[in-house]
Order: sequence, then structure tokens, then C-alpha cells
Amino acid sequence: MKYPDKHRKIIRAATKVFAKKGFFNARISDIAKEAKVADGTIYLYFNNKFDILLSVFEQEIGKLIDQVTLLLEKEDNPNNRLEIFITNHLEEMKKNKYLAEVIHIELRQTSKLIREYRKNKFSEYLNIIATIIENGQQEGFFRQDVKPEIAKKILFGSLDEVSRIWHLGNECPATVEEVTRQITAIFRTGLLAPIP
Amino acid sequence: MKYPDKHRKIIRAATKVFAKKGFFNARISDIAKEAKVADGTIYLYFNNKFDILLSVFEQEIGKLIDQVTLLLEKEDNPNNRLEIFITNHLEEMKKNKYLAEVIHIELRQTSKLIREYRKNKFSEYLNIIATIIENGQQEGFFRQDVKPEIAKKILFGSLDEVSRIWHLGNECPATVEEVTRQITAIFRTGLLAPIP
Amino acid sequence: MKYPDKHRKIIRAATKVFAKKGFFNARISDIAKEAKVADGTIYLYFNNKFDILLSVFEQEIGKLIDQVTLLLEKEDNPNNRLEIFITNHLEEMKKNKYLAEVIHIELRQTSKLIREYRKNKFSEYLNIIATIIENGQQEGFFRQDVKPEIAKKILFGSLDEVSRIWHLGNECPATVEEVTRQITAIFRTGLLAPIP
Amino acid sequence: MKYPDKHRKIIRAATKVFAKKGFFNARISDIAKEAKVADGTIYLYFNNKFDILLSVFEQEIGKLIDQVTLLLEKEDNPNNRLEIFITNHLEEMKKNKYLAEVIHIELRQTSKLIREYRKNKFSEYLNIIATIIENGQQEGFFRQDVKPEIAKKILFGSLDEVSRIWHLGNECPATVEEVTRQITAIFRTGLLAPIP
DNA sequence: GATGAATGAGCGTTCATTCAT
DNA sequence: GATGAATGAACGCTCATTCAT
Repeated sequence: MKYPDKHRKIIRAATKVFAKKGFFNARISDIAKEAKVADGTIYLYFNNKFDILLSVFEQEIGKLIDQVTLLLEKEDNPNNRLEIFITNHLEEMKKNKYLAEVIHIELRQTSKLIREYRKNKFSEYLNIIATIIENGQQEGFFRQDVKPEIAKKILFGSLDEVSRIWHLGNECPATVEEVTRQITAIFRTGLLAPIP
Repeated sequence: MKYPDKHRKIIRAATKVFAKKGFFNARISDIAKEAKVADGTIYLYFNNKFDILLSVFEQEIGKLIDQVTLLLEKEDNPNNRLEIFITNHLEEMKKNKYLAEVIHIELRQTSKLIREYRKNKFSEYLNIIATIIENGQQEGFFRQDVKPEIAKKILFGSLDEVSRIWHLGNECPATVEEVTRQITAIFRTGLLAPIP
Repeated sequence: MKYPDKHRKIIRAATKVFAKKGFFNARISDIAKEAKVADGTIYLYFNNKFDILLSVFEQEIGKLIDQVTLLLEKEDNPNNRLEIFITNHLEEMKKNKYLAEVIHIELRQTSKLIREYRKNKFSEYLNIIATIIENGQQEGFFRQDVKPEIAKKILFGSLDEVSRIWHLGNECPATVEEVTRQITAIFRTGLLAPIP
Repeated sequence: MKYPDKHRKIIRAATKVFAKKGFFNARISDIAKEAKVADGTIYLYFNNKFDILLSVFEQEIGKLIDQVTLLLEKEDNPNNRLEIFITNHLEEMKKNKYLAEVIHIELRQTSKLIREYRKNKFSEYLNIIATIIENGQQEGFFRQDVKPEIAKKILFGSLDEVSRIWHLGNECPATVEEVTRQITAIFRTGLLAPIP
């Protein structure tokens, strides 16, 4: 792997192609063309097609982790931290159409394979949510009866499902702020109407 | 198409095979073998492979709809109705391993195709959530600032992600009750600790 | 084969379908539908698909033989007999679009199989030409150096190729008379201009 | 498509296989094996099976055109030109068994498709005959009442039918010279016995 | 005899992967 | 390292034929 530059180019191309066509419908030659590289070159940098998918995730989720970690460093309040996570995720999904699609579709498609990998980037990303909640509980902000291990999935599932809004074309053109507000509201104070 | 029985057999087999292998890795011959039917027979009942997938969904989601609709008929309180929906979904997912997998994986995998179908069973299923929330709002149980169209996705996303728990083998063996409690709690009253 | 009526119906349907689609592109179910008969019924009257084709030929060529034989009975002059053969063939081809197509396309398509059958109807048909020529030679009308065995093919080839004119749609709309005149002229007196 | 050599190899193999089995009975894998090439390789040079057939024609008929054109250049006399065309066609058919079969069988088999192509090589080949006749008429050698457009078909039909002689195995072993003499005689001076 | 649902062998085509240049 | 032509296993789908009713 002499040229990390080429590795990056392929990852970028693959992200785009996977997003557009889905993993199974994407052809290696599509990725090669997009990356302006020969088909065979891809195999100098990746073992096989699935390996590319894996790398795309690690890479892209890695970026998400770095980004949100940076943002969270400056904030102590668990409530705010939760909102930061939510906002950042949704903003990134809206901004990076390709990444969003890849997470939406591919994460599920090959979930059995990907998710069974212990200690992968995706788990790491989810664990940021768990940590926020744990801290919030320790500091007395969040209810003690919520299990961070379950709650992290509940929140991620919501975010992932909801971020489709921007990629199915004809749906309601909700803003990131609007969706963030909704999801933050529900997770923070729930659906119940305030007692008057 | 004289024998609806055979149609059912194929659907059932397909559900199982899709769940086990995913849509793209599933072979028509796998489904045929599972259904104890010749490959060609499948094409007497379905137009093509994708048509099978579509039918599996319509069928299985249809069952979910019928079931939860029946349960909801007896209950008026929006709070309880929400809990019923959540419990039923999770229970079914835990019970019907194949259905759960098919929804998890396949719904996403081919989401672009499936979800763009207007007025499909899946939308119908989601709209049950929206209706519960709307009614709850009208009756003053739920906050007015929540948008049912967004909230239905938030909830479904949570349910779907969380119901993986039972199908990835090595995860924590949470009970349906436990998970229902968590998700109901969060959606009903949010994460915030009660003011003492 | 209790009902020769059904046998005929199938032959007729097959002629039509083979003409429209060609032997290999024709499906048994097409023929069955055209004959208003169940697929399986066809196998009560024919051994297999190829057997149907064979029967169509024998039948249709048989009709041609009977017809032209009848016409030739009334005429002794070899010149006129030749013209009768030519005219009759071309007229039939123009009239019976399906038969023409079947002879054009199918005779060739499966020629190896069909033509190797000794003593078949097709040979019989060609031999009518040979006989006309032989008689003409015996009676001193036709040149002695022409070999009837070769000449019969030369004439049939001409007739067959030329009768496409009416079935390719956009070609010159020559009349049967015109084409008969041309072909008769060439075969009778050749291309050479008369010495002035 | 770096290697035109491979393109040629496949064409040659296809000619052979089509000749032996007919278009519909020929398998891509047969052609591949004959060409000593992988199945998939064929699709690097051709779009599909039918495209191979088309290419075989264009190629082979093209060769015929070039060859006979060259021969005709040296000759002005329409009578001789006609004989040259006839002889050349028959000689080539006798020499190139595969080409002959492909023209015999395949040209007809898929005639609807192939012949509807305007301005194809086959038309070009037929038009050489028409031109010979037209010139002959202008120079006063050939009768004026013959229509070149029809006559070209009459002659080609004869040639094509007659050239079967060498490929059905058990027929009379006529020489090219013999057949050429017969066909030339008939077309030049007709069947009529010379007036004594 | 008639039916048509069922069968399953068979084929055109695709595409991840390899390897000679 | 880079290339891209070549490979060939794999699969969705068709359709002639069979056979239980």
C-alpha cells in the first residue's frame, strides 16, 4: 500500500457507488471507474469487495466519531451533550448524502457480517451515546432505570430511520433543526403532555 | 394459480431463506428447495425474485397490521395504545425470528424500491403509530409540539434497531418486557430524571 | 387420435404460430392457446415440438402437391405446365402468408433434419418440377443438356427467394403476374436479348 | 477489445458452430470452447448471441463481396460477369462448408431480423447481381423486360438452393463446373430447346 | 380423452477475481 | 505498482414435457 492517496480515492469512490447502487448492485468496475483506477488496482489495496465495504464504514464512521468527540469535549452538561450528538449526526447525514445512504442501506444489508465484528468502529460510535447517558445518570440528570446499552440502540435507531427523510426525495422537507428538536424533545422529556 | 396453499408455502419458505441469507444471497433454488417445490413452480406464482420479496413483506407486515389493529380496538387510552403497539411489535419480532430478520435486513437493503411504493403495507403499519399519537394529542394526552409524521419514524426506528437484540446471538438476553419498559419509558416520559 | 378435428386445429394453429415467431421462438403454449386446447392435449396428437413442425409441412406441402397435380392434369404442353407450377406456387405463397413464412423460415432452419428424411413430401413437391422438365425434354421442348435434378432446385430456390417479396413489408409491391412473368421468362428463354 | 485476433477467433468458431448446430441450438459455451476462450470473453467482443450471428454474416458476406468485386473489375462483358458471379459464389460455398451452412440456414432462420436491416452487407451482395444485369441491359446484352430487382433474387435463390448439393452428404456429387454450367445456361438462354 | 399445474434441465449473461504484461 | 483482458463459476428464468386429476 505505497500510495495512501489511492487508497483514499478508492474509498471515496466506493462510498459514492455503494450509496447510489447498494452493495450488491455495485460493481467493482463501477468503483474503479469512479476512482479513475484500473479494476485490478483495487485488489492491491483491498482483499475483496466486502473488504471495501468494511473499510468504507470504518473510515466514514471513524470520521463521525472524531468529529463528535471533538464537539463533545467542550461540553459537560449531559443534556447538551445528547443534543450535540443528535444534531451532529443528523447534520452529517443531511450533508453527506452518500454516507447516509451507506449507513442506511449497507449497514443493514450486511449487518450480520459487520455487526458481529466485535470492537468495531460502529460499536464505538454507539458507545458514545451509552457514555453520554451513563454520565448523565451518574450526575443525576438522567433516570436511573434506563439502561444505556438499550437506550443507545433506541436513539441510534431513531436517528437512522429519521434521517431517511432527506433521501427519499418526495417526503416532507423537514429541516435538521426541526427533526433535532423533535427527537431531542421526545428523548429528553417524552411524549407526555406537561401536567398543567 | 389454483393452489393458494402453494403460494403460502413459497412465501413461508422465502421468508425463511431471505432471513437466513439476505435477499441477494438467497437463491431461487434455495427457496424452491425449502418450499419443496420445483424452481419453475415459483414462477407460476410470482413474476420474479423481487416480486417474492415484495409479497413476503405485504404478507408479513399485513399480519402485523391485522394483529395490532385487533389489539388496539379494545383500548382507548393513548398511553396504553402506544404501549400495546410497542409490546406487540417486539413480541412478534422475538417470536418470529424470520420476519424480524426480513424486516431488519431486507427492508433496508431494497429500501429504495420498496419504500417508494406509495400506499404500501409498510406505510400503513407506520401510520398506525401516527394515528395513535394524533389521537393522543387530540385528547390532550400527548404534547402538541410533536409531529406524528416524524414521531412515527422515530419510534419505528427505535423498535427496529432494538429488536436486533434477539437475533445477533451473543448480545445481552434482555426480555421483551425489559425492552418494552425501556422504550415505553423513554417515549412516554423521556430520559430526564424526575424533579425530586 | 380419436378426433382428427383436433389434430387439424392444432396443425392450423401451429402453422400460424411458427410463421409468426419461427420454430424456436414458438412456444407450445402459444400453439395450445391458438388452438384453444390445453398444452398437454398437444402431446396426445404429437410426439414433440419437432413432430408438429414436420406435420405442418407434410400437411401444407401435401396440399400444394394435390392442388398443382390437379391443375397439371389438364395440360400437356411442358411450357404451359412449367408456367402453371410457377404461378400456382407464387399465388399460394401470396395467399397463404403463414405457409409461405413456414416454408421460408422453417424449412431452412431445420433443414438438416427435415431434408434428410428420404421420400418426404417436400422431395415429392420438387420432383414435380423435375418431371415437368423431363417430359419437356422427351418431347423435345426443353434442352437436353439441362439436368432435371439440378434444375428443380434452381427453380425452387428462385421461387422461394422471390416469394419473400410479399412478406417483408416494405419491398416493391410486385404482383404475382409480374413476378410470374419474370421468372417464367428467365427460365424459359433466359436473360439474353433476342438477336435482332 | 485489444486483440482483433480474438475477435476473429470467435467469429471463426461461431461460424463453425452455427453451421453445425444452427443458431438456436448453438450454445455460447460451444462457441467459447471452439474458440478456446472463456465464455465470458465472448462478451468482451460481442453484445449478445445475436450480435455474434450478425457479425458472422457481415464478416463472411463482406469477404464474398470483396472477392467477387475484385474478380469483376477485370471483366466488362455482362455475360462473363454473370458467370463470374455464379462461379465464384458456388466455388466459395463448396470450399467453405461452414459459411455455406450459415448462409443457408441462419440467413433464413433469423431472416426477419437480419433482412430488415437496411443497407446491410447482404443487400450489398445481392445488388452486385442487380448491377451486372442493369449494365447488361444498358449495353444491349440482356433483355429489357427483366427487372434487375426481381432477377437478383431469382438468381440468388437458385444459387443458394443449389449449393446445398454439397452439404447434404448423400446427394449427387455434382462438380462446381457442372452446376455452374447448368445455372449459367438456364439464366443465360433459358430452358427452351434451340430451334433447329 | 382432456386438462394445466408441476417439473427441472438447460442456457445466456454477469462480474468478482486473477495474472501476464 | 498498475493495468485491464481474461476467466469461469454462478444464477435467474424459460419452456418442453409429464402426469395426477
